[in-house]
Amino acid sequence: MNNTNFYAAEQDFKVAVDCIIFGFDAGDLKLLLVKRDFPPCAGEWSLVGGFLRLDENLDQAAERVLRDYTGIEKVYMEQLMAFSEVNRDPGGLVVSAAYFALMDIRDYNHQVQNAVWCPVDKAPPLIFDHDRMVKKALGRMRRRASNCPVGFNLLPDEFTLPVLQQLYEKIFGFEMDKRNFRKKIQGMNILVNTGRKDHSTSKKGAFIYSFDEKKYKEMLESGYNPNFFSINYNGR
Amino acid sequence: MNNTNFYAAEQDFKVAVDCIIFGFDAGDLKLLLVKRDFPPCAGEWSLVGGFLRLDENLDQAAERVLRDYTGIEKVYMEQLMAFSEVNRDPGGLVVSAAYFALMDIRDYNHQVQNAVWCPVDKAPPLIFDHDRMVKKALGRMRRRASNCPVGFNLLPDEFTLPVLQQLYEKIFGFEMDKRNFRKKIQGMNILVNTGRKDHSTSKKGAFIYSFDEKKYKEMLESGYNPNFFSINYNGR
DNA sequence: ACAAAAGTGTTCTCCATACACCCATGT
DNA sequence: ACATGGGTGTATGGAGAACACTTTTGT
Repeated sequence: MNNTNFYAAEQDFKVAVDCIIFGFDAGDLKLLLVKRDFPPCAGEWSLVGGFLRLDENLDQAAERVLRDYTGIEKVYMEQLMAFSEVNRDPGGLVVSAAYFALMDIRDYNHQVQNAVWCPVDKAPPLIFDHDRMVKKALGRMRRRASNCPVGFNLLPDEFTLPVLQQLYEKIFGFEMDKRNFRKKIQGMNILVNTGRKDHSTSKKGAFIYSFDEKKYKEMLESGYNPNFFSINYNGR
Repeated sequence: MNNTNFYAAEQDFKVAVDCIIFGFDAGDLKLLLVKRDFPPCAGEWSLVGGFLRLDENLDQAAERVLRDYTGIEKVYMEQLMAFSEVNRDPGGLVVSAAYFALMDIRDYNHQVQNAVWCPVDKAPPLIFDHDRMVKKALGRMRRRASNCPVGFNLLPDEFTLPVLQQLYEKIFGFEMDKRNFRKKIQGMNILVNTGRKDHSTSKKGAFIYSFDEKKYKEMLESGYNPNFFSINYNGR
C-alpha cells in the first residue's frame, strides 16, 4: 500500500529548487548562472536548479544542487519562498522553492562547464520567473545583512576593511563613510586583526582581519544582539 | 500531448497550502484552528489548509482556503515558505507552502463548524509540522509589524489608542510605555481622530481613531519610510 | 616629491527611553 | 468623593551621519 493514497484525488506536481548563489569578486556582487542544455528553453540563462526527490527535503535538495554545481558542501543557504505561477515552467507543472546562498567565490571549483559567475547588475534575462527570484533574493540578502554578519560568508577567511566595506556597499547599493563604517564594524568586536598587511591594492597596505565567529556566537548567547547597518531592534 | 512530459521522470508530489490566520479579540492574539475531520490524524488540531489545484498559484489557493474557512476574500496575506520534511504528512508525499494572514476577527462569519479562534499562547499541539509554521509566522509577523503598519489589519476600521497599544504589546510580547507609544504612533501621522469616543472600557472614554491608508501610501510614495517600533533603516 | 590608498576623532542631531501627574466621568 | 482608565511633556543617553586631515610607502 502506497502512503500517498489518502490524497490520491489531488493534483500532482513536480517540485523544484532553484538556487540564487551569490559570490563577491573583483569588487562585484556576482551570481552563478548556467546556460540550460536541455529543453525547454535550452540555450537560455537560468539559475542552477534541480528537482526534489522522494527521500530528501527541500533544504537537502538545494544542498545537493549546490554541491553538483559548485563542488561545495557547506555554505550559507536559506529558503526564500515557493514560486508557483500557473505555467511558470513550460516544461511541466512545477512548483519551485527558491533558495539563496552566499559563498566564497574562491572555493568554487569549476564543476560544470556551462556555469558562469555574472555580476548581478549585468545579468542577462533569465528563464521563467528566475528574475523575480533574484530580485527577491537581493531584498532578503539586504535584510539579513542588516541584522546578522552574513556578509562574511561571501569573503575568504581573511580580508581587509576596505574590501569588507566595498562588499557592504555593493550589498546595500550605496556608498558609506569610511570612518563611520570602521567605527561601527570595529565597535562590534567581532573582527580580529591578524597584524599582517595586504599590499595588493596600495603601497601602504591594509591590515588583514578575520571574522571571530566564536566571539560572535558568545555575544549572541549572552543576549546582546549587535545591530548591523542602522537597523536597531533596541534590545528586545 | 501533456505539457508535463519534459520532466516525466521526476518524482510527483502533492502541494498544499496551510494558513496561519491571526486575529485579535478581547485583548488576545488568536489563531484560527480546525479539528480535522478526515484521516490521517482526524480529530486532531490543525491549521486550515488545502491542496494546490491545476489552475491556480499558491497565493490563489491560500485565498481560496481562507475564503472557504472564514467567508472573507480580502485580507492581508503573505507566503512564509515551503515546508518539506520527508514524511511530514503521513497521508502522502506533500510539500506545503505556509501562508500567514491577518484579519479582523469581527469579519469572520462562522463558515465551518469545527473551526475555532484560539489564543496563540494557549493553542493545543497541532498536527504535522504546523507548530513550526506558527512559530515561523509569529516571527515574520513581528518583523513585518516592525516595518509596516500591518497591525491595523487585525483591527476594525475604527479603534482606540489603548486597544492599538494592547495589540502591539501582544504582537511583540512586551509592555510599552503609554506616552512613548502614543508619541511614536501619532508622530507617524497616519491616524485620524474621528472625534467620537468609545466608552465601553472607561468612564472618560477613549477617542476613536481610524487608519489613514491614503496618507500612508502617499508617504511611502514620497520616499519617506516610517519606522515602526524601533526599527530604523535610516532612510535608504 | 608625489600619488594613492589606509587610517583616524569630533560634533550634531535625532530618536528611544524613563518617568509622574492631571483629566473626565459614571457610580 | 472616589475609582477607573485616558491623556499629556520633559530630560537624558546613545547611535547614526556628516565631515578633513595625516600616514605610509612604492615609484
